[in-house]
Amino acid sequence: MPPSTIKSEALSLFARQGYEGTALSEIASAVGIKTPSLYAHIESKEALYLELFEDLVQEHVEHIRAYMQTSEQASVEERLFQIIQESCHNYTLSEEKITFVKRSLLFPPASLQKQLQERFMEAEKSLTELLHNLFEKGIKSGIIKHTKTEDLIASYFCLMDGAFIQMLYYGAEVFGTRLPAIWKMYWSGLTMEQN
Amino acid sequence: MPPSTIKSEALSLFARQGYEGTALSEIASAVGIKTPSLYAHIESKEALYLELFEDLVQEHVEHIRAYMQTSEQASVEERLFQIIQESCHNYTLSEEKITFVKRSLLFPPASLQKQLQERFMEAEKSLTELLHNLFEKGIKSGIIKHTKTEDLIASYFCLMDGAFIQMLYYGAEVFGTRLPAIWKMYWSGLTMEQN
Amino acid sequence: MPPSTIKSEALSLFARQGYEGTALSEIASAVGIKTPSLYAHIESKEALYLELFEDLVQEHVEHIRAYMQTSEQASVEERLFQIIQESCHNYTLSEEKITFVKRSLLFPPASLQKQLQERFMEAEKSLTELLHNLFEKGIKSGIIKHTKTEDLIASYFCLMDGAFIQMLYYGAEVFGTRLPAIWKMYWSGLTMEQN
Amino acid sequence: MPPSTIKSEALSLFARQGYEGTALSEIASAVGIKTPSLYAHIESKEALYLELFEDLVQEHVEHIRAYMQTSEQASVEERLFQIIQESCHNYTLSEEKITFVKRSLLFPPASLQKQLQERFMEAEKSLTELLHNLFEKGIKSGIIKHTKTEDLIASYFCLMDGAFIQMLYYGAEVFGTRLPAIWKMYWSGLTMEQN
DNA sequence: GATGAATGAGCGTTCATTCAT
DNA sequence: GATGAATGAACGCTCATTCAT
Repeated sequence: MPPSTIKSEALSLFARQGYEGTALSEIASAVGIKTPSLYAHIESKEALYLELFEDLVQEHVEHIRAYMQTSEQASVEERLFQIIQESCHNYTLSEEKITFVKRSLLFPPASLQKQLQERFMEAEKSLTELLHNLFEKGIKSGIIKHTKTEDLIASYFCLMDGAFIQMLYYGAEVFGTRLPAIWKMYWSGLTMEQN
Repeated sequence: MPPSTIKSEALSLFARQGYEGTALSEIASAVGIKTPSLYAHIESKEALYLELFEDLVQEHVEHIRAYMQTSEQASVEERLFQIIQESCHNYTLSEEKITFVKRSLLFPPASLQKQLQERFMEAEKSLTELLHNLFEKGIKSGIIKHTKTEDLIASYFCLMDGAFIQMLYYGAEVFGTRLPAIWKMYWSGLTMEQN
Repeated sequence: MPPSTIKSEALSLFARQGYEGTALSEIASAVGIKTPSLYAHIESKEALYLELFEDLVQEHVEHIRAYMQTSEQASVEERLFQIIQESCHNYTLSEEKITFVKRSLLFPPASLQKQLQERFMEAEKSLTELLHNLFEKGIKSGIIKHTKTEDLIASYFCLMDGAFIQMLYYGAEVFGTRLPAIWKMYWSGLTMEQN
Repeated sequence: MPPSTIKSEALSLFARQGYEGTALSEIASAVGIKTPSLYAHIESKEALYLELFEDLVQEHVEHIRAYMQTSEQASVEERLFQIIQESCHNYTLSEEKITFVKRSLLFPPASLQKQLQERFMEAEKSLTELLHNLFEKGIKSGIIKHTKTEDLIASYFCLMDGAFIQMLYYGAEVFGTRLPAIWKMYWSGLTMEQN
């Protein structure tokens, strides 16, 4: 009955089945009400989806930002690694959440494409900025090879997205054991020879 | 009228809009016939989708296999790089094709999930084998650091999937300029210090 | 909050949009309350509509009757003309009111047709009686040609309804200038040659 | 099964119950098919309604125009009287048809108001022109009192609309006997004293 | 091989109404 | 007196599919 229940069930279904693949009737029955009753809590299917998306993007950004603050004395490597791990799967930002967001960006329902992209833009900007600073710090401290930060960020996003797909495809468990190995290789490509 | 037209239009629409997001009527009108006429050429929407998927997977595997044969005197790096590039976007295996396949694997329509995964398994096996040999060759020849091939392959797939997403998200053009930079970093993480 | 507000807003909406074209939610939001709150004041949508109809019919009859009493020394022509003008549009019986009533009679919602007609019958009887007397007076005083009062009344109603439609269609303003001209012709058809 | 059946049933239902008061399911069941089957023949409910409206307006205008041509040697009075009779109720232009049109103009569904009015405009122009000529002819031949044709037309439309309402309200039968009496009075108001 | 007509299933949504609070 | 939550009924409409032609 609380509207958060609707959102939570909708999140779960949208993440697994996508926008078009999920009927409001499924969400309603997951919540335990009849379909028209949903409309006491949501404005429309589209609005529900967009609201969820916004919530999750905001939550994600805030989560990363919070991590950045509490991890100021951690090493650059540690922080970069953690951000990927947190982004793909962690306690507060469940697998479903990140799946919902990524799905929305990669294969958005035609009718929502523009709005989804718009709403994601500033989040992406924030994250890019954060990473930019981190990489610059790594370079200045001599840990990371002198490289265009633009390329560093591109490769980092590439790793991050690849990692997400691995998780999606092989499951969170396999992923948990593989990510560190993958990261080691990636990181060793960025750093100076002594690594 | 040729059934290949149907497949080609269906591929394009499915890739962009997904299974649930694409109506048979859209495919029909793209082909220039009425919806029921489709059934003279296809068995059902599901069958069309599965057939397309199988075609593409097979085509992909054969394409990679063919490349492996024609590139036997190229370097390991060159070959590994080319495989990613070919996988994400190239002449014969168009962007749409790879998008269709990836989408089918990452976010399959619920009713087809099992069949799609099954049909992909052997293709994955083939590719993994190919890569396994390549990496072993790289290790034996002293170019690639001594590492568990399992991890190498995992990281390679990770890069490949990440690269695909980058292409999907930023477009083939941006991707074309970024991939080399990303690859350089990745490869430098796998190889010995002198690189 | 006063029930009269509900009635007044409902009148306005019903007149413009009809019974089926007006949702209770529209009425509620016009009043400034939520839809279920309406049920503290009305029994049902049907009841509200019927009540409104009854009110308006009664008001109309009383209005005409009152005019008849205050206009006893006016000429027959003056009185017949005024009745039409008052019926179509005037201060107390606004345009919306007459529109609501006419609409209800001409194109009643199927479920209310019988009740609406029933409730209008006695009003019609009253008016017919009034007119009957007026016309007889006109005939007896030698102003109106000797004619079957039945036909006189029929033609008068015809003019009245036609006038209403003109007002509805061309607006009250145009109507105000046209009615006198129309009346002059009509009246000249009823009266003796010297007019 | 012929699409004309759909239009004919729809006309009948729309005329009696209005746009909002008529469900597509009613039309379908009147035709003898299931609701979705309608969409093999119509584009939407709105489109069906508009098409009907256009058909009827055009038919009406053509009907009147045809009458004008075949009645050139009839008297002005005869012709003006016939036009009203034909407009309200006759063989080819059934009661339902005129009811549909009038209803559409007097109490249009909010969503179609503009389009209906637009599409009616030229028809109105045509008719006005026709009447204009007729009245001028009547005046020139000395039958009709010298009056502004504008006012004549206004009064004529008023009579016509009033007549229509009488027919709607009291039924075609009663109407048939009353119209001549009404007409006589109206006409006598327009003409010279010897009438 | 193509189509018009039809259909069962289902979808997102609105509406009048009820009821506990 | 007002409301949030819920609901059955219905609505306009889409879709994959069938079938006679």
